[in-house]
Amino acid sequence: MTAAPRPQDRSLPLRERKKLRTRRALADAALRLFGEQGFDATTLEELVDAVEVSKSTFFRTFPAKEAVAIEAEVELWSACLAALAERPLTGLVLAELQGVLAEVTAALDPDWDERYAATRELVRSTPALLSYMAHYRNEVEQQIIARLAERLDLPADDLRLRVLAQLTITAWSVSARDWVHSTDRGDRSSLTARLARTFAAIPAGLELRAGG
Amino acid sequence: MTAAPRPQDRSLPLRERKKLRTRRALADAALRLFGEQGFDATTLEELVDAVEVSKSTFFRTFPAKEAVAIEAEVELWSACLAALAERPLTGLVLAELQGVLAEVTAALDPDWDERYAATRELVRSTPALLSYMAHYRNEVEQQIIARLAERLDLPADDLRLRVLAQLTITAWSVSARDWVHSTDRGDRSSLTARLARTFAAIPAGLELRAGG
DNA sequence: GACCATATTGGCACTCGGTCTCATTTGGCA
DNA sequence: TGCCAAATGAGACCGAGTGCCAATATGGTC
Repeated sequence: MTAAPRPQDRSLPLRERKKLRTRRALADAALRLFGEQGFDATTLEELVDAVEVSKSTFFRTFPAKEAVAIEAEVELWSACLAALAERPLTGLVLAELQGVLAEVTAALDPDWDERYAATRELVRSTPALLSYMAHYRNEVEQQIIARLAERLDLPADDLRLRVLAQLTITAWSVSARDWVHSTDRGDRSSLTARLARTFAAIPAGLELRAGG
Repeated sequence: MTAAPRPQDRSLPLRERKKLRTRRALADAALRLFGEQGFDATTLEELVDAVEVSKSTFFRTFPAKEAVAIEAEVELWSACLAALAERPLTGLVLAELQGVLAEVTAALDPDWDERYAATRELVRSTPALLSYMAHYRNEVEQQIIARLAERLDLPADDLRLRVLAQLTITAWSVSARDWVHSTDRGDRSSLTARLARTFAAIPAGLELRAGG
């Protein structure tokens, strides 16, 4: 299942725990600072000063300023990709992908909800983050395709895999947006329910007709 | 039908014609320089020096260094969005979207093929451009959704519209990639045929099953 | 053709994200 | 304790992108 490793995990070597700690510290400080002053108005120097690390360390931990703002999203998809590699696949692939999302969201850190909500709000109101999110989800799409291609023994450029990966990400995006804006954010089972409804509504898109 | 306005068009005021000329000059020089030296290795200064305009003018014409490299893609979708606003919509919406692409690609400049092929090759081999393309297509997706929502009198957050817009862009992407790499690049009718095949193959994605 | 209001351009200083290099520190382990 | 490898910090450096102001070109008007 491979959930995100936590800094408290005493089984990890000290070095790794430290790295995870600064990573989390950076992500937390980022959500706070970006939320207070805005993403653009916050310089990297401010952020690394707040956490007391150097700019060098920042870029060894995150590939870009934008990345630290969407850690919660990254945690989600990292877990999904790990789950996708292990889970036995039977029947409709789209249903399996839905299952992976349900399984993974149930196992995330308790404080993930809040961080994810903050992330989405930040992304919504920041063009640079919206753009970076598109970039990141594109990479996730490629990864999902690669995993599926391997598991199903299909070529990586099979159109069907691309369609499935894309629809999965979209289904997540609209379900989560809905959930975050709803009153039962924090209730994971309501998220699962929303996912089920969204996945069920997908096929109707293909058959949509114009009135005239 | 509103194809891309051309600098030779004498009906346009001189001012507009000049702007279009520099725009095209920048896009052409960009494809050449980026192709020769690579995107990252070519500085903006080199580019604007080659066209003999200032950096200021560049950023008044394009929103980013990446944008000038994907002009051919932008021309395509601009024409599509214009067509989508005028075209009468009847029957399956997905089929209409396919129709728009077919109609638009048939009407593009004769030299568009070559520029588009160069663009795709450049994008394929340049991470920064891949990322920018994801960003741009995301914007196009929103535009398509907005147009469809208006025409079909549906809310802009209707999941079905998002699915349709996304599948259309994906169908274009794989059809065009295939076409560009094929021997009959330059034959627009073969592109139309590929589009038809790709659109027809979409529904099979939803029903893909795992062997086990 | 001269003139004026306005749109456009060029030049330039400046900010800041991101890369690179090298000296310094820290954790892992015998 | 002492050694090696890995991580960190410091700072120079590059180039994309922004803002400001002066210079220039355009399209009507008299």
